[in-house]
Amino acid sequence: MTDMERLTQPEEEAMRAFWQLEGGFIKDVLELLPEPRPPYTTLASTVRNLERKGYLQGEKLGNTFRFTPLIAAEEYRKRFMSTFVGDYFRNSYKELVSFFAKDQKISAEELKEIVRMIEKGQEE
Amino acid sequence: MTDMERLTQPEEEAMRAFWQLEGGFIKDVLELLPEPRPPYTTLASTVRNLERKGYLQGEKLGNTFRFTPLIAAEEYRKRFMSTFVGDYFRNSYKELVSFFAKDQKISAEELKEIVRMIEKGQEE
DNA sequence: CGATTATTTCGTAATACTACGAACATTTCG
DNA sequence: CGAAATGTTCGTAGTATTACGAAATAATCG
Repeated sequence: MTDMERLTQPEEEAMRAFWQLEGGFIKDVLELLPEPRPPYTTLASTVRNLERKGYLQGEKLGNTFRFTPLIAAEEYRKRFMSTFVGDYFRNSYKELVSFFAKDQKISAEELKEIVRMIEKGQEE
Repeated sequence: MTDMERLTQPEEEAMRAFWQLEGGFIKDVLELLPEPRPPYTTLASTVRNLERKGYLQGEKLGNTFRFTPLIAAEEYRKRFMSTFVGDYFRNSYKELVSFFAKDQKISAEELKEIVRMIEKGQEE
């Protein structure tokens, strides 16, 4: 659990579907994936790799397997961001936010709202 | 240039070194990489792939090749973030910032500083 | 100039990932 | 039941990546 292997593109896409569904059968995930969908068997291979990497766990339910994420989406996002901020913003989240504030991806008004949210939260 | 191929872990690490050096020889990059360093020839293979993917361009200088990034670090960061925010925060940078504000990765005070910076910039 | 040393390139194993067909299993329904 | 339809698994071909040695190339120096 300390460090998980990196995911490839199709693996990550599959995981996002499993997270959205909170676990499920391959068939369900396949339906959720955007066109062009991979063949069922290709997705099955990806799932096989995700099991090996410790991201999914299969469990026999009736006559088929249901897969559950072993790592929460939130946890994954945190790790991902943490690595990225470490590698590209000298570990400073402030630098990261400044970076896309300058790029106008977020406005002063939106930041103020977040500040208000934080300060309200602290009173509790 | 519209969409570049994804980088693998060793490829990305090599690119970071090239960006830091603003281009250079394989030897230079090798020195910059943290232990445990890959063998020279392994790094050379990675560079070969980076050329193929359009991230680096080699140029014969004297008797050896010097490699230059074809995409700026800044551009790479922007794209990377943009994809990530799209996939995990419904395209909302505000949601992203809220997310790690809640995780205490950034403080209200730091956000206020950024707001001040934005507002000062707008006066010009 | 050679001989020695350092550096780079080329080809290719070893491994991992993507993709898929064929075989297998399960359910449905006449 | 048995035929047809549906869904799953297993093995493996094709491709990409990682890793590296051997050969080639270039630099140093007696």
